[in-house]
Amino acid sequence: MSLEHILLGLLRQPASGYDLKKVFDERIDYFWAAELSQIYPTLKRLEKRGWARCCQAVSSRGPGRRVYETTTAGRRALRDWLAKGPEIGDERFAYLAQIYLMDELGDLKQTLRFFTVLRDDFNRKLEALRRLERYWVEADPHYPDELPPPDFHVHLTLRMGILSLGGHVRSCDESIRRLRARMDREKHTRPGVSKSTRRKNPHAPPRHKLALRPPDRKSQTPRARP
Amino acid sequence: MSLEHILLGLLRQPASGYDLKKVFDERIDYFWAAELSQIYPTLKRLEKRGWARCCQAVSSRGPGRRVYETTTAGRRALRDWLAKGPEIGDERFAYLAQIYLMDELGDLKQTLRFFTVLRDDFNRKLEALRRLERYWVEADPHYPDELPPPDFHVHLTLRMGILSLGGHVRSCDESIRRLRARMDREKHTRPGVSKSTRRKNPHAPPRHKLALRPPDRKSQTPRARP
DNA sequence: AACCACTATATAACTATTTATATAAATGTC
DNA sequence: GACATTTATATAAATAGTTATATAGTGGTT
Repeated sequence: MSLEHILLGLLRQPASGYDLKKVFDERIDYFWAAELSQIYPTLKRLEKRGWARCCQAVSSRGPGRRVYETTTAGRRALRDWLAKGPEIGDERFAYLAQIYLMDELGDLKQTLRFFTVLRDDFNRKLEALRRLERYWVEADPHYPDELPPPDFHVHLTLRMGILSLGGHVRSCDESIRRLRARMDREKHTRPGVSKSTRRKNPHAPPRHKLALRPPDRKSQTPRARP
Repeated sequence: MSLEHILLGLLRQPASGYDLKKVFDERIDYFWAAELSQIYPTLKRLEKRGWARCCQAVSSRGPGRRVYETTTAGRRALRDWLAKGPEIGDERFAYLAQIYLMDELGDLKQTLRFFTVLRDDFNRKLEALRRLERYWVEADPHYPDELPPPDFHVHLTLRMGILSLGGHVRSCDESIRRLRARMDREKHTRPGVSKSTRRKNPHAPPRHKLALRPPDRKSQTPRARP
């Protein structure tokens, strides 16, 4: 479970569940969100497994704090997780599913609005990361390649966020441009709407003849086995 | 729930749970994965709610099929989901969490290996999408902007996949270049290792002094309220 | 006849995550 | 003093998703 390992990483500096929630909202949020109701049981699980230890502490305001810290066994588990290679392939993108099915609306204006909102959202996040990078440039004379190891790795994460979001924004821009052009074309050809862009029967089930994967070429199966 | 709505979209063409699983693995997989054990109960839920109807059918091989289809109410629910704007902000990226914490390994060679695997994985997916696009170009004279509505929207999805993966591959390349340079620098400065890149005490908890968000500027809070 | 691969549905057990709610102490404000 | 806010932990209930397993028919291979 990724949350367990992220907590293991963060708890290399002692923190309470409440502290960790703030850390998540401030900087982990970009790639992993977590609620308090998930953090607390997970901390107990880590402690029971011997990956974290806990000690009571007093708070100047409010009830007592349970401050956790990664143990040696916990750091070993964290290293194992990191060493066994990238965890990839489980990502889910609801907005891509929405675009995939959006022909259902039968209204390019709505699709255009969708992409505009999406574009703004991606761009807002991109601007936040770029602002952050500018802040680092100004604040740290070691920036970017002489940064000490933890910051260097955090910076690699930041750069991946920036380049990835850049791709998303560009993609939205391209889609918006194409949608506008298509709407223009539709307007000018009315009422003799182009054959290719009109649905013959708008209530008929759409046939996605173009799959996202090209058809299998069975002949390509390797068969060298003497 | 996104899975419900994706099924609603796919079931505009009648299909059984087994059929749907194949559709997921062939083309939905890129942005949403689903297991049979999740598809079957969800289909029953859709039927109970009146969003899909089911009729028995015989199979030439194997047991009887339960073929589902979206109802009018189901299509309305699908349209509502699409019309209420992009579902965004819940994405989780375990591999970014891994990079964020990878200073723990204290070994740039392992980080480099990690990025190489990641790069290959992104690139393999990118190549698959590009191959698919080439296949479309050759197969469809309407490509890309005269495509009928369902294919046009599927193509927008494909393009976002291509541009997003492109950003990821570029980001990996950048990281790999920086890692190589840093390793080179470390090698040449040994044993007098540069102050900035060496951990004083490799067992001390890392202090991520650079947060992914710049410090709050409290003074910026709007206060115009007469 | 034994075995495997494929089609097809189903469910149990587990893990992960979200939403809502309860509790309680301290501080500040109207 | 009443009330809101912040700090702090905790749990219940619901939802979402994975892994493993069971069942069963059909066709092909050994």
